[in-house]
Parts: sequence; structure tokens; C-alpha cells
Amino acid sequence: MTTIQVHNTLTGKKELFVPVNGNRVLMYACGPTVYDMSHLGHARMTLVYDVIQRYLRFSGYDVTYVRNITDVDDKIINRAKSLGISPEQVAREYTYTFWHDMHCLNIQPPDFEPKATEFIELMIQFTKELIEKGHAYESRGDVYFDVASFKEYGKLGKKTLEDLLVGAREQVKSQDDLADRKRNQVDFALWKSAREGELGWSSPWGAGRPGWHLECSTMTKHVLGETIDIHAGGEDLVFPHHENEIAQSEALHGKPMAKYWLHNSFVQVNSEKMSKSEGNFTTIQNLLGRFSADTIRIFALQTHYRHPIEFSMESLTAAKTALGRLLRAAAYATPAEQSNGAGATAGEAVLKQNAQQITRATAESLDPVNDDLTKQFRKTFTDAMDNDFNTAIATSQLFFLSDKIFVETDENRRRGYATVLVQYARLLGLTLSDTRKQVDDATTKQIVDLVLELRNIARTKKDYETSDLIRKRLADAGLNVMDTGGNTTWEQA
RNA sequence: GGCGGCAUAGCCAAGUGGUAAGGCAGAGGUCUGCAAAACCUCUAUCCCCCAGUUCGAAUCUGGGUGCCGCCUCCA
Repeated sequence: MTTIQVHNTLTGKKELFVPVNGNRVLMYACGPTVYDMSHLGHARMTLVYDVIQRYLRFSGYDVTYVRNITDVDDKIINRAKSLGISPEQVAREYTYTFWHDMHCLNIQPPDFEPKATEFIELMIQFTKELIEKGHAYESRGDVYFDVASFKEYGKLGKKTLEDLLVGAREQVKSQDDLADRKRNQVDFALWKSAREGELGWSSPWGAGRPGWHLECSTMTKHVLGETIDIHAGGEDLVFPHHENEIAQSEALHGKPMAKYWLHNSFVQVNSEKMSKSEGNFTTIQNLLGRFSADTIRIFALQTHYRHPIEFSMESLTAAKTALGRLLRAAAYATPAEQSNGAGATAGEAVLKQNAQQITRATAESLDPVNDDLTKQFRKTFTDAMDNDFNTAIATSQLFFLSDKIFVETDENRRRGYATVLVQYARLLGLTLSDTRKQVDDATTKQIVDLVLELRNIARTKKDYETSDLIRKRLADAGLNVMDTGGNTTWEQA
């Protein structure tokens, strides 16, 4: 079972994946701060770890996947101020939009999705213990982590305390109004005191709120444990976020926080990071209006997760065209394999699909053909995924199999190949449900207008047989056609 | 300034010692009343530059150039 290699940011190397505790895999990914709409960069992050946890389950591991929601943060507070509503309302609203986006993208829900606000008491406890152990100190209502007290600080971000201090000196140090509260420039907040009328919870140090890094340390500890297998997030979280989590957790527990640290690279626009602050982002909802979830997924998975993706409408359109070939190939599968389960709700369909998902152990027995071709396909696919989740190669294999499907003349064999295609596409979270014939409202209106135009041509020619047929058929379809004063209008019956 | 990463066809993008995956675009063909779509076939003598190691390098080493990220909120 231990054939998976993962790139570990901690060591900077690819390593054989061996869980800490037998077959159990405890995995935590840093989720969103819910203060605004999610963009393609967030989609990539959730997509990548969605596929990784799917693949670990496929590989037979007993995975517990946790993705948190940060619902208390300066950005939320600022957003609430500018909107004139409470921070709780902001957090709830954007939690809903996040869930909606994730659902649309066919991201499997995590096993647990803790929110920071649910762990305030435990965060206070965590901070108390750090103070008791001499790793943190109070300063005028704030509590800071004493970086100098944790000698391994910087091991994830490959920085030394000296470098950081020099760097801090180079920076606009004078603008840090907290400088005189901290023992050391690089110390970071575990607890921030609240100003008058600001969001806050009571604590031994007065009203305040937790620092950003603390929530992940606390939730990881209490939802999963003191040492977990995989801790993941975007590349920008390596330092300081994950570095600080390590400092807090390992200073307190005296053991590694996570065995493997995984980080995905960014989505770029014109070679620059897509981000809120750059203003060069495209929201998921905006994208979903123009491209299917499968298209966005193919687009993201065609690049290895540790490499930047260059985003452009052209690339996304290319992915859409490419997906079309996969959809046509998948259409040769049996309806049961291909459909989402007729009559089921979207949620039921997803749960059903997940339940039917193949595993490494069942893949061969569930392969209806199991000839040299599918054996080769399965091996190349899993070899690629075993190699630090190389979805680019795995995806290319879907195209390889599609080509074989198109040239196969034996119907049974072709149906079998298509079934295997669908099985493995689902492993990557692709539904391959055929959206090519879904027509939007604007197009529907144009079509009705076209039909009425043709009907009016018939009426002009006094071909009432045809025009009446059209009216009847439209009525059967639920549309009433009305001729009044030389005008023809229509509405829903 | 410190640390880390990247440079592969028109574009996107795998490959990290054995002689360049895949996708898009492009060309030719099949099909077709026309058109479109679809399918089939083809498309980098070579991987930013220079030097080195090696029987052999896009892949390793050294140097150079360009770009990006982190060090402040960030997936």
C-alpha cells in the first residue's frame, strides 16, 4: 500500500507516504477566510486537496479529512464595518457562498469542517498552556508567542531568526505600532485585545479575539490530534501561517504537528499571482456562468499542483474543447455508469457516486474488459498519481483511453472502455455528465421566437395546418401562443 | 537585502540521466445537399545562454540572463 510518494515542504523532498498510525490518514487543509467571494485560486486549492483525499481513499486509506472555515478575522471585521452589518452576518453569508461554490464544483465535503468561533474556549486554553510553558507572554491585553523560545522556528519556511530580524529591520519597522508591545519584532499574536465596541470574547487577558494562526493549531489538535499525517494549504501559507502553527503546536506538545506538509502553487494572470489584493481575480461564480465544473476541474488538473497555472480565458476555452472529447467518449458507457442516477437529487447522486467509487483493490474486478489496454491504462494512471499526485499525466491518460474508445468497433468492448474511463474520471472528481445539450434561458427564448417566426411564415402563406400544429405542440410543451392584433406573444401556461 | 521556485513548440503543459506525454490552435484526409461538428493522420533534430561531469543530459554540477513567490493580509 505504501507506493505513494509525496513532496514534503518540510524536507523539500519527495518521500514515500507512510501514515503515522497504520492505515489511518489524518489530513487537514487550511480553508477560506469567509469575508468575500471565492476566486479561481481558492478553487484550485480545494480542488487539489479534494483529489488528493479521493486518491488516498482509493488507495485504501481510512482518511479523515478536515477543512476549516476562518470566521473571525480582521478582514471580516473590516468588511462588516464597511457594509454596516455584524461580522457574524458577513461570515455566515460568505460561508454560504463558499459552500455553494464548492457544491457546484463537485468538491466532496470534508469529514469535519470546524469554524474558528466554535473553538474560542479551547484557543484560550491553548494560549494559557503556552504561557505556562514559557513560550508566550501577555503584553497590555495581547498575548504573543515568544519566537526565541522555540529553537526550530523557521524550519518549514527555511528561514533563520537572524534572517528574519535583518529582514524586519529592512522593512518599514517604524510603522509597526505593535513593536513596543513585543519582546521581539518577529513575535506573533496568539490573542489580540479588542478595542471598545469591537468583536471580542472574554479571556484572562480581557476582551479580545484569537490570532489567525492559533485556530488551526487548536482545531487540528482537537479534531484530529497532536500529530497528524498531512497538513496542506496554499504556497503562501508556508510562512508565516504554517510556520507559526508549527511553533505553537510543537512548543506545546513537544512532538511534530504533521508528518507531511503539502503546498499547492498559485493561479497566475500574466505571470502574476491571482489575488484579492492584486485585483486580478475571477470569482468561481463568474466562471461557473461560462464553464462547467468539469471544465474548471480539467483546467486545474492539467497542471501539477505544485506548479503555477497560467490563467486565461483561452486556456479555459481550450479545456472546454478538450473536455468535449471526454464527454463524447464517456457517452459510450452504459447509462447506469454514466448517469447521475435518474430521479435522485444532486446531493443523493453525489453520495451514490461516491459509494460506487472504485478502489485500488476493486479496480481490476470492476474493470469490465480487463485486457492489456485497460491494464496499461490503470497502471499508468495510478503510477502517475502515486508520484506526488501527478494529475497532468493522469488526465492525459483519459484522453489516451478516449482515443481508443473512438476507434474501437466492438460495441461491448467500447462500452467497457468507456466504463473504465468514467470510473477513473470520477476518481479525479470529474462527473463527465454530458452538459453539451443543456441550453440556457436566453437561448430558449430565441428558439421560441424562431419557431413563432416560422409559424408566422406559414400563416402568411395561409398554411394553417402547419401553424396550428406548431401552436398545439408549443401548448403541449407548456407554452401558450396568443395572436392578438397582428402580434404574436407567448407565455408559460 | 534574506530565503524559495521557475525558464520545454504559436499558446497551455508533463517529463528530472537513455534519446521530447497530453490539451488547444494549425495542416491534410474521411464523412457531408451546403455549413458546422465529429473522427483519422501529421506537426519541437530539440528543451533560456555558456562551460563542465558522463558512453549518453531538457534532466546532474558551476556561472550567467530573465521571470515569479514568500519575508505584511493572502489558497
